[in-house]
Amino acid sequence: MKDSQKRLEIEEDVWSAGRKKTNFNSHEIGHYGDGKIARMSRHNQIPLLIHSTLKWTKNYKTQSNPPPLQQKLSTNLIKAYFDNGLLKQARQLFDEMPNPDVVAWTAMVSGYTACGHYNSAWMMFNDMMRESLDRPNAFTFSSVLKACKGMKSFSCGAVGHGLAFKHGFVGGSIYVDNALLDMYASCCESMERALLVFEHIPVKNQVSWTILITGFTHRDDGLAALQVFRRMFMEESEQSPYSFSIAIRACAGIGSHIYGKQIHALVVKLGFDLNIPVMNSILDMYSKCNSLYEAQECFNEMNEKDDITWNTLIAGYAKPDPMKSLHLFLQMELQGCTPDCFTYSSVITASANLSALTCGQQIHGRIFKNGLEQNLPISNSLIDMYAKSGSIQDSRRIFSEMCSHDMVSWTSMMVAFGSHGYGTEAVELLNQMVNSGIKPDTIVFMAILSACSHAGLVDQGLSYFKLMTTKYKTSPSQEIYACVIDLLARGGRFEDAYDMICSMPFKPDESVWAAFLGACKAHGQPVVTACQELDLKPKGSGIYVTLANMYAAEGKWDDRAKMRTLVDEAGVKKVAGTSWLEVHDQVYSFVAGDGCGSQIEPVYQALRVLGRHMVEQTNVTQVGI
DNA sequence: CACACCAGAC
Repeated sequence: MKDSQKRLEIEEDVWSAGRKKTNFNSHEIGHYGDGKIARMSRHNQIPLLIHSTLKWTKNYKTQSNPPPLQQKLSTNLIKAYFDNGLLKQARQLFDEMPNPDVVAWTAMVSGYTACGHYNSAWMMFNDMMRESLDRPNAFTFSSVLKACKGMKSFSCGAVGHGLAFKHGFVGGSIYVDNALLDMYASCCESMERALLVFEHIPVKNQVSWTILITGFTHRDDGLAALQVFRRMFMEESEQSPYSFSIAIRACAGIGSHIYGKQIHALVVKLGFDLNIPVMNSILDMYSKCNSLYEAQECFNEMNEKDDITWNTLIAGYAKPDPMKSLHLFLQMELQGCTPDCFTYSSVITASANLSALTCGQQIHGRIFKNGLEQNLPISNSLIDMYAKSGSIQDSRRIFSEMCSHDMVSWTSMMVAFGSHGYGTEAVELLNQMVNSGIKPDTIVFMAILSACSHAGLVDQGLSYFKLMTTKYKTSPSQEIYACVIDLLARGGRFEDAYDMICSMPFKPDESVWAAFLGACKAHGQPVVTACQELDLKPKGSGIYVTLANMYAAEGKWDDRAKMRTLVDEAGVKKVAGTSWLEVHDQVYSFVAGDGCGSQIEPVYQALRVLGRHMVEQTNVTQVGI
């Protein structure tokens, strides 16, 4: 009990210093001549003792050239302080050093960088260039370039590049070259400069390759990343699990199950299948490529799993099979793994997709118990979950109690309002967001257009569509056009909607026709003749079915038959729309006309109660929202 | 054996 409390305390401290929770219990801080190793823990007094001993050492502060042992010991201590997130103590010790050498300066730069205090690292480097008598070495430049990467500052990085070149380390140290490569890959819009650096590295190592592949993958250019990965093989560079992990992520990014499987085979061949991070990427890749079966197989075959393994699979199942996701969550705990913010965020999503309010509330309770209620992604998922489970008030409460909002929070709340028919509230929210200085992106516009569409605020929606191109200078995507067409058609403005379909810069795809036809159907509008000339691709079965139903409604049985034939030829099946009802602790899903099975009885019971309530309400007053 | 570069999840 006491131990776990202690652990928690350290974790918090380490967390606040922005570090991962490794190496915090004790750390090797140095070796003495006799081979003894000093170990440090923040709960014993050894470091302070050594620190004070240093201070007491004769002439420590006045000597211009302190003995090497003292220099080494101080530097070791500085590193140990940083490793434990004790920035102030590290700084204090450094300031006490009479004549810090290049190694001590570098330890400060890299220490600050490792703790995420990039600005301090950069300042330290500047102080060093001004004050230190030593010349910076390769260690210094690789550290400071990493700090530039952390600051996302191209200009600082360029200064670092110039100085590193001046001191002869560009092309002279693989560490400096790699840090430089990484800095350009992280700070620039394009990979141009990074590629330039890469081609000039005399002997590339696996780190160089990994950085390049990472650069392309993070720019969502999975194909370029895989090309580099391939080239790495052709040039017979040494292999590392890092490059595999990221190349697999690239496959996930482009949704290529085929490439993913090939790399998976390579992983097995080279024996990287014992590497947990690599296997976790493979799991993620399969689930992102809709190959949950393969993902599950990999999961079953893994001898060793970590928390991320569980999180990856739970996240993978959250949408396609939320029930399975929740089961895995329970299993995870039984296996002794601790759920974290990623786990909770996924299971909340799973619960949202089941529209299972009670289940969502229970998980929310657990989140509170674990003190994670202010976690941003979790709060965002909660907004979505409560909205999808029918409790918009709770979504609203979560949103207002959050201490900060990101783009996802605003969008989720807008979607929540929109799906409940609160168009005005969604518009108000968008104004608030813009006033707080956030520039709306495509997703936000889609959310607001949809909200306006569902609330019948046609002109309001159109004004936002206009604003997109005039004020925010974004060219509307295919999806945006689909939203606007939906807005117009639902609002009964079929002519305008049809004109827009004809004049938009895209060839109308299924989503556009689905929006248009759906609205026509809802308004009992006859099928527009032009629809017969549709160039429909045979995958959107919904459109054929919609069309067939519309022809049927008009009594055009020949046309209906044509459509049904198209459906059959394409071999597509319309997925039945299901509804859910939560009765006691059970969620029942059913389709229209679903009458068989004993398990449907509670649903009918609940429906009868609901029906009675509605009748009573209507007798008293008109039903509101 | 004082200081350095790269990977995975919502």
